[in-house]
Order: sequence, then structure tokens, then C-alpha cells
Amino acid sequence: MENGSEAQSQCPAESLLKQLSGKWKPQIFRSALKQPVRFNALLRELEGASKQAIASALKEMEEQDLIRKTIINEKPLHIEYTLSEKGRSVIPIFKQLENLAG
Amino acid sequence: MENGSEAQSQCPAESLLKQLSGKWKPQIFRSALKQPVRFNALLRELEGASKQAIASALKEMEEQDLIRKTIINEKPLHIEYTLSEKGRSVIPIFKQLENLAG
DNA sequence: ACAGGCAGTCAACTTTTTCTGACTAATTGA
DNA sequence: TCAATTAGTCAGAAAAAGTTGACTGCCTGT
Repeated sequence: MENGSEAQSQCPAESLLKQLSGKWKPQIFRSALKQPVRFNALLRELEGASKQAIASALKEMEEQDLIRKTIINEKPLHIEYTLSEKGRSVIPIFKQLENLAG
Repeated sequence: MENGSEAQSQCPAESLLKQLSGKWKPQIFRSALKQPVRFNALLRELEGASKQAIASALKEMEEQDLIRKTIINEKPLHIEYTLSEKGRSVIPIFKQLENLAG
């Protein structure tokens, strides 16, 4: 996605919009909104999504600080993705989008 | 963009998100938010944007009823794009996105 | 020891999106 | 009459995003 500099094109909303765009990000966000999500769970949940797509969506959302990756040191040792503070701040906006769309 | 059926993938916000996604749509929306916009004005304003990109963004946003195309019967006869009712209902969400991003 | 789940990565291919440049067609001002 | 402006369209190329399938490496249960 080649982010970072990008000149921002004087449209601040564009950045957030991009961060939630893409074929699977809204669904990942929506899933993470309810409870922490895991890679293979998403793969099963989002029918038609490839490992690649999910991996790069998660990576981008992590880089943009929408979600946080955590290694859980429990019996079977797994990884969880949860909404970051910034991610949680987007929830009300996401809800409003759902209301308008519905 | 192949819209219409699409199964909605049980994520209602996705639709709105898509309608405002793309390289130039957020900026077009932002511009139309202030005052009616015109094709060639956008072409000058959005540096780097091609005619094609602007034309298809406008067409899609019109099809999705975010903006409305009007032929203005004045001296030089031109075309204006303004936010539709639905478009205006998105304004507060857009503003919130700007606030979070800024 | 082996199978299966988890969490990925990589290369090759396809699809979608965007850009470039040429072209159309009506109107207007010099 | 000629050039410019407005509002596009079209084909082809390039870039970005997504999919497929193979492969890795760790851990756990049998």
C-alpha cells in the first residue's frame, strides 16, 4: 500500500477511509469489534478470502495502528488480533456507517 | 465495480465504505461538500487524476446516489455535481473521520 | 513417529483499478 | 474562422489488489 509520505493530498479523511478499504478489511474490523480474532478463524469465517489477503490486511491494519497483534502464552500458544485504541475510536463511525447502509 | 447483487457478505458498512473508496472519491466528496463541483474544475484541482478516473468516480458516485448531476442552462451551459440527500447524510460521518485522522 | 492445527511466506497468475494519449462534439470569444 | 473551454469516450498499457497452491516451522495429541 506504500504509505507513509504520500503528501496526504489535503484530504485528511482519505487516510482513514483507505485504512478501512479493501476487500476484507471491513469484515475483519467488524469481527475484531466483537472479540479478539485469530488468523485461521478469519480464514474460515471470511469465505473466499485467501491467506495472503488476510495476512496483508492484518499487517496493514497493524501498521496503521487499527489493530494490535498479541502472542498469547497459553497452553497451545496462539496469536490474537485486537482493536487498538485508535481502532476502538473508529467503532462509533463504523456503527453509523452500518446504520446508514442498513 | 460490479455492484448490485454481491451477497453483501453480512457486513453492511462495507457497502458505504466501498462507495467512498478509491483513489479520488474522498477528495471529490470533500470538494462537493463545500460547493457544487464541475468536471474540469476537478481535473485541475486533483493533481495527478486522469479524466477517466474522475469520470468513472463521478459516474459511480452518481449511480450510488451520493451525488447528483445537473445540467445548468445558463449562458455557457455547463454541468454541476452536487451532493444528494444520501450524500449529505454522510457528511457528519466524513467530518468525524477527518477529526480522527487529523 | 506421524497427523493435524496454527500462523504464516512465496511465486505465479488473474482481476480490478488507474493512467496515458488520442479522439469527439458542442459552445464561445477574438 | 480559429482557438479554447467544457465534458466527456475509447483503447491500450501499467500498476495495484487478490487468488491459488505449494511450502515452512512450531506445537500438540495419539
